[in-house]
Amino acid sequence: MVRRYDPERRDRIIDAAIRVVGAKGIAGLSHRSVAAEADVPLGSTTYHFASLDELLIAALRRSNENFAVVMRESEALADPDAGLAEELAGLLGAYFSGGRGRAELEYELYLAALRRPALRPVAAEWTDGTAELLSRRTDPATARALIALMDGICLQVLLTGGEYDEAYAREMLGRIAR
Amino acid sequence: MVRRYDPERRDRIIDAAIRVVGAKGIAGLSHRSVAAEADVPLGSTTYHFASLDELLIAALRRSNENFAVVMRESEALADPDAGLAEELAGLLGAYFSGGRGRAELEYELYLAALRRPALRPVAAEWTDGTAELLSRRTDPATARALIALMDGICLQVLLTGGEYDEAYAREMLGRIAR
DNA sequence: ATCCCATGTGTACGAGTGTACGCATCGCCG
DNA sequence: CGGCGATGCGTACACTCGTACACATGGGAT
Repeated sequence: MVRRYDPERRDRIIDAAIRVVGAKGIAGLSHRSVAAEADVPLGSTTYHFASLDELLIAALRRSNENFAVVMRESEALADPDAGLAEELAGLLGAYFSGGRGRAELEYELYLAALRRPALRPVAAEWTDGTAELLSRRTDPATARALIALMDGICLQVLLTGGEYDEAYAREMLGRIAR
Repeated sequence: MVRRYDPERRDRIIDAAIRVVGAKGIAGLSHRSVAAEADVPLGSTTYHFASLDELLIAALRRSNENFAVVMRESEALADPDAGLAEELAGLLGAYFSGGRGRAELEYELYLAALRRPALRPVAAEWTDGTAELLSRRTDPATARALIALMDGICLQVLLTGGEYDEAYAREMLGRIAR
C-alpha cells in the first residue's frame, strides 16, 4: 500500500457516502454531496472513485462487513442448544430494534444491485458468505432458503411500513429449517 | 370523469413511464424522458403528474395489476389437485422464462417503496391483495410467508445474477405450505 | 539530491433537470 | 351563445451534476 498524505482519506469518503445514502438515499448521492459530507474538495472524490458505481461498490462491501460482524457475534453469543430459527428470528429482532434507519440503508445498498451489474458480484459475495456461515448448522440449500425468507420478511416490513413480528418469523424460519 | 381532448393521454404517459423505467431504470425517469417516450410535450407530463412520485405511484399500481392478472389466470389454469407449492414455483418459472427484463422492471418499481413513503401504501395493497388470494388455499400467516419466500427467491436471482431453480423453489415453498 | 508521479485542489463548461408561467384551445354549463 | 375552467403547449430560468483539466505538493525511488 502506497503512503498517502491523508491515508484515511479514501475511508473517510466511503463513510461519508454511507452517511449520505442513509440521509438522502442513493438518489441523493453525488460526488459533490459526498465531498461536502467528507469535508474534502470535489476533485478528491472524483480522483479516488472515478464513478459513483465504484463508490457504491465500496460502500456496499463495507455495509456487508458490518452485518457479517453482527452475525458472527450473534452466533457466538447464541445458546448452542437453541434452534437455528430462534437464533435468526432474534437476530432480525435486534436488527430492527434500533430503528428502521439502518436496515433501510443497508437494504438500499443491497437492492441497488438490481439495476447496477457492477454491484452484483458484491451482493453475491454477501449471499454466498452468509450461506456458508449457516451451512455449518444446516445443509446449503436450506441455508439459502433461510436467507431468502429473511430477505422477504425484512422487505415486507420495510416496503409496507409494517412491524416486525418475531414470533411469526420464528415459526416460518422453523418450517424451513425443520 | 371529465372528458379530455385526448382521453388516453394520461394512460399513455403511464405506459411510457413504465417503458422508460424498463429501459433506463428509475434513475433515468424524468419528466422529459417520459414526455419524449410518450410523444407529448413536456408541459403535458407535468400537468398530469405534478411530481415524479405521483407518476411512480400510477406505474406501480399498473404493474401490480398486470401481475395480479397473471396470478389469477395461473390459479384458474392450475390443476386443482396440485399442491400450492408446485403451483407457485411454476408461476415463478413462467415469470422468469420470458427473460429477466420484466421481473427487473416490476421489482424495481416495487422496491422503490423502500425510500419513497408515498409508494408504501401501493406496495402494501399488492402484498395484502396477494395474501388474500392465497388465503383461500391456506391460512393468512402461511400466505404471507409464501409471499416473503417468493420475494426472497426472486431477489437472489435478480441481485446475484443467478438462475432460477424451480425444484429448489418447490421444495422450500412446500416446507412453508406443508 | 533530484526527479517522477501519485495525490490533492480549484475551477470551468456543457448537459440535463424540476419548475413556473403565459398563452392557445376546446368542452361544458349557465 | 358566451364565458369559464380544464387541458394542452412551448419556453425560459435557476440549479445540480459529471467530467475534464491545469496546476500544486510532497514522498519515495534512483
